[in-house]
Amino acid sequence: MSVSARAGEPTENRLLASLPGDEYERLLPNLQQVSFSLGEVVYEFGGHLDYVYFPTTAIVSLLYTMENGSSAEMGLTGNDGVVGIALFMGGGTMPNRAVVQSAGAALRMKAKVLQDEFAQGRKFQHLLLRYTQALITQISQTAVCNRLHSVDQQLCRWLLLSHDRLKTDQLIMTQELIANMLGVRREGVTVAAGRLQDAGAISYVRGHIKILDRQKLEETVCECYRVVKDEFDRLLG
Amino acid sequence: MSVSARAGEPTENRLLASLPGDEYERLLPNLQQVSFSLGEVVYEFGGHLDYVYFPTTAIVSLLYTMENGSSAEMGLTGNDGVVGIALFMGGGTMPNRAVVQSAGAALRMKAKVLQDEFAQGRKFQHLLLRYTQALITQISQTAVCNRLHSVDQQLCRWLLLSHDRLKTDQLIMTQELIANMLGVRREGVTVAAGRLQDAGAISYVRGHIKILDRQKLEETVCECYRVVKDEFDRLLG
DNA sequence: AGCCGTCTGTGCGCTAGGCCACATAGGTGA
DNA sequence: TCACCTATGTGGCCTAGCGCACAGACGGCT
Repeated sequence: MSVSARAGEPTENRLLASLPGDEYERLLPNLQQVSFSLGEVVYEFGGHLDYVYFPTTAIVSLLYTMENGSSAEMGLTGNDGVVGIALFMGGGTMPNRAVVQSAGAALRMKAKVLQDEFAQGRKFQHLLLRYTQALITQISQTAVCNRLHSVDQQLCRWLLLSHDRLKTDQLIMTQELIANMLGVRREGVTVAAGRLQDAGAISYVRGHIKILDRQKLEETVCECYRVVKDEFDRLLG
Repeated sequence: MSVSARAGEPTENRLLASLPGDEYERLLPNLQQVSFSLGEVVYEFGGHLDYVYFPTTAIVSLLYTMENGSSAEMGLTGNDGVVGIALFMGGGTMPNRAVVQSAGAALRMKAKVLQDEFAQGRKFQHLLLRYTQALITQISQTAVCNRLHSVDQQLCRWLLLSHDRLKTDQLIMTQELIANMLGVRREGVTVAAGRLQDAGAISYVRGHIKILDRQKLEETVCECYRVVKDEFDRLLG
């Protein structure tokens, strides 16, 4: 993680962009731009956080790793949210891992500043809580989807959720990493991605996925994607 | 749902029991005892709630039902929590269904009262947020467990989570209903429960499950159970 | 060009768990 | 007591997805 002198454009994060003028002004001096590289660990299970992060171009996956090393994603956060909710929910330590899934920038804020502002009980608090509720919906839907839907559908869901949080049609991500996110085998991703390629929805070359036909993805995906998207739009739109 | 004149003993709910004296006193007149019967729907997906519920002896499952009718549980709440978190998280409508999984009593509080008290930003708010974080851990772990673990292990997890929230060793619950909760087939529950019976861990007769040997269940269950339990104890203990 | 490490494709055998079809066994009420 | 309903047990067949093994295939480096 590297730190820049000052924030580029905080309004690139939807949460920050929703703040009313005075709160925004008050928080602005406390934001610092950082950039994350692919695969970087934002925090570990049980870890302590000194900052919360408001991604602008980065995407961060929340996942849980089992004792035997297998892992699965529970949710992901991009420029629509914040990483480190335990800091204002009162938990202190984090109940999961957070890994950078797409390299990019984020704005960080000292835990203390966040907590003080949260305690004011104004718009900022409400935004953070609404985001948390949206995240709960995302995690819930992941649970349901894991139980009931095929790897093909889940890959679509994952691609669409990621695509929504990116400015480009290009994802940098090996099948191995996707497999870890989805909690399936690498080969399982290969065949699912192969089917999507045959359908002309994506192209996949050595860690570079290109979304060719978003429409096709939306036709293949299960209802879980829409439930999550609608809830995010409703709560934060 | 039937309503009684006044609350029996609010401290039967761990959240309420953790309140400091003055806040407890202030809330007490606003609590009303209700009793739920098995299978009753507390709220529907997208529904609106006039009350939040603090279960004392009831257990409520949060689940999501797909368009095709299949369903899966994302978490469950007993006397350690509260049903209706969207009311203080700011969502308004509920992103899931809540169904009574074990008949019993709860204390209800008017949404307005809850929200006003929450806005005070005192201990009550902190408790509710910490509970919400614990719930997030539970839902996350359900997601991971759904992906990575066997029906046997999940049945154990479910039995232990339920048992923790009951005063007796007796659960009233058909295999059909458990299957809906776990998002698996009824026959899958039959064979898993059969194995647990053979091992002497439970007995199962027409909707009456008896926990005979909790130790055995804990040996069979996956690590997910302990992760969730530890987090609840840490945050609310 | 040639080497090598990483990423992707593919095939094969195996198992868990899905769907379907019954068989049986406690209850419950006439 | 018998009819009937609901809950549970069981078996057969099928598919998705796992584990494993290995074969390309691309790209960077010398």
